[in-house]
Amino acid sequence: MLAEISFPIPLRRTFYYLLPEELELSAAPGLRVLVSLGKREAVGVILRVLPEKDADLTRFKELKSVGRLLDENPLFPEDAPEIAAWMSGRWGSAPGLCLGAFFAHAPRELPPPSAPPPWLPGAPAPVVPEIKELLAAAARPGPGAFLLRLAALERRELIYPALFAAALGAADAQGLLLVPDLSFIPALAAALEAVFPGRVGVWHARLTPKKRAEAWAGAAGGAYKVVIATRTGVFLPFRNLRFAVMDGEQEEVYKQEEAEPFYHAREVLLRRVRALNASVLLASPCPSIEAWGAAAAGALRRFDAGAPAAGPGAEVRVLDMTKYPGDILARPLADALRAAVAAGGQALVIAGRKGYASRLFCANCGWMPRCPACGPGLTLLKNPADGVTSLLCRRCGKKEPKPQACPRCGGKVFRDYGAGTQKTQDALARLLPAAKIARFDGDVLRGSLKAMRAELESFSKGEADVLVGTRVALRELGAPRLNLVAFIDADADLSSADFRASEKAFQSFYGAWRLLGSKGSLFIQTRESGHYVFSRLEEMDYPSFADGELAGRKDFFYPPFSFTVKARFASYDRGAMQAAAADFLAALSFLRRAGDASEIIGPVIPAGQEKRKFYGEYYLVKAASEKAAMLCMEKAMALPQRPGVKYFIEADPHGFH
DNA sequence: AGCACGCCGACT
DNA sequence: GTCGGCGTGCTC
Repeated sequence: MLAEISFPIPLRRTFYYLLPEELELSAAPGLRVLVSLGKREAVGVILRVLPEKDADLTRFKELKSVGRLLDENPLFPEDAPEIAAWMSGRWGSAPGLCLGAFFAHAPRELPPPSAPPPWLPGAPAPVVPEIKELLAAAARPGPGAFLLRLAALERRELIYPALFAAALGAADAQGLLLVPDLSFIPALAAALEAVFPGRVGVWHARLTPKKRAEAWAGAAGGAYKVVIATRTGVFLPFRNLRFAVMDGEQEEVYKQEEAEPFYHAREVLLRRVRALNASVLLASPCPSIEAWGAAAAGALRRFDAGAPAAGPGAEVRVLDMTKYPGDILARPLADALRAAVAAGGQALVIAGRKGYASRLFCANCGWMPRCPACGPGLTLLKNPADGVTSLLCRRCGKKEPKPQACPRCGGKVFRDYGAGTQKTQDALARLLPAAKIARFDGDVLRGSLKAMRAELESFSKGEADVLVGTRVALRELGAPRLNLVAFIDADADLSSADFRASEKAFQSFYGAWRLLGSKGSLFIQTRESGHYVFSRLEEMDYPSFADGELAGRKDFFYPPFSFTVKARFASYDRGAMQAAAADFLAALSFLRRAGDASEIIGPVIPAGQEKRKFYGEYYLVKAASEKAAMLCMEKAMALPQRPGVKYFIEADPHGFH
């Protein structure tokens, strides 16, 4: 007999191994095996067991044998291979890597399965009247799909335990709570632990091997009633998953796009839950427009947890910067900052980009320094220690000294535009000479993780009066005396090529506003105060904003009304790059012939491209259906490779650089 | 993804 | 003269 085996490697094929007689009886699909692959040992998974006559073995001189079986029982539910195959088509990673997501984090040796521990009643579930209807819906056996708009973030610690208590009535029913960030786990775990004592598991990528084995076994064996997990938890095995909650559903960390396999945890979760006939809840103060659209279309049933704002919220001030030419801090903001700090409050200032200024240019001829390695404009960075100014490439991190004179015209006067953290910090230091100013951004991060923590903590503990940072500073921030948040350059967010730019911008503004609680002021500086993002901002009316945004997505045929595929081509040889793009367009001409409503945007050429020696351009397909998008992915990935051209094919891109 | 082979630059 | 860079190719 043979075993057809899948490996978690980026290859689009499976492998045949001989099954020794003593393993024929125990071998079965879904079991891990240890075999020799090339010159190494590798863990694979049996896809099927078949007689030799059923396989075409003519290409092979001889087959290797299965070394040993690692499991007695299949590691993951039967729906995994089907979901993995879909993931592979949807986001383009090899099928083996996608299936690998279901077992790559599994400990090699699993403890034998044990019966779930006896039921120990914990504290009664919290009473949360504002979600009465949702609790009733969750208590009904699946399938069910819900969207909850949370009004107050702190209520999660009551709402989630109440929901799991309602939904997991059956003795062996299990729940999964996915959170966007590790830092949310402890408080939520404690809240769940009160209701399900001793039966709450924690899963994330940084667990020690021992804890990892324990968590895996707890989920698979049924010992855990609820598992709290970050993104990868969506692949965990469960004995009987009945209810899953995705917290902060709009967060981009749920999309894995740095490392393979590529996937979006929200979509995988929805699909998995459907396959298991379980129920799912997406919960967020600012749901993604995708989820909002699904609710509008009836695919998710929407609930709202209470009124948007109980009592007066923080004051919102949108400042039109065309009235304050040349100012980093507009007069009303400067006055408010002075008043806030004088009154013993704290201020959080969100700068546009990191660095001293976003760009430097020669005042005489307009010449701009560029990174010799990768092209884009260099960012000015002033070392606070010695005051020396240098140029930093935002893309590759390369540093160069600031030129004394313009290499083109010899001019000695440089000007800059944009206000990065450094420049903002300097302006604040001039405005508030007595205040302590902390800084939190990518540059501090690069320096040392400890330094970054220290800066953030000094602000959170109330030692620093002002924190200057990029948008990342908004996350996991606690500030006892916070009463002012200011976005110095909202246009940096809004002007991006990303069609989600306004959604993301509104979500940041909203997050900042919530951070302020019921008092204080939110300032937003912009040169486009007429932008529709600002019209709903003063009442912080996310539902109205989301309705408007959804209508816009429909008009311009963006998700959730279409499924996007981005194809980027890059080369030193412009002709070769354009030939590759032509191949791509030819391969996708089937869309038009089929009368499909899909559209193709492009070529999109990043600004400043003409002067570079490395060319790049991308196309964005707006496919009319998931099936059409998957077919486009397939065609794009099967393009003949042209020498010297790099291909980047990405489904549902979230970044547009 | 590993891992090996293979051909060109700075050093024990 | 070797160590070592990462390009190319293969894995039942």
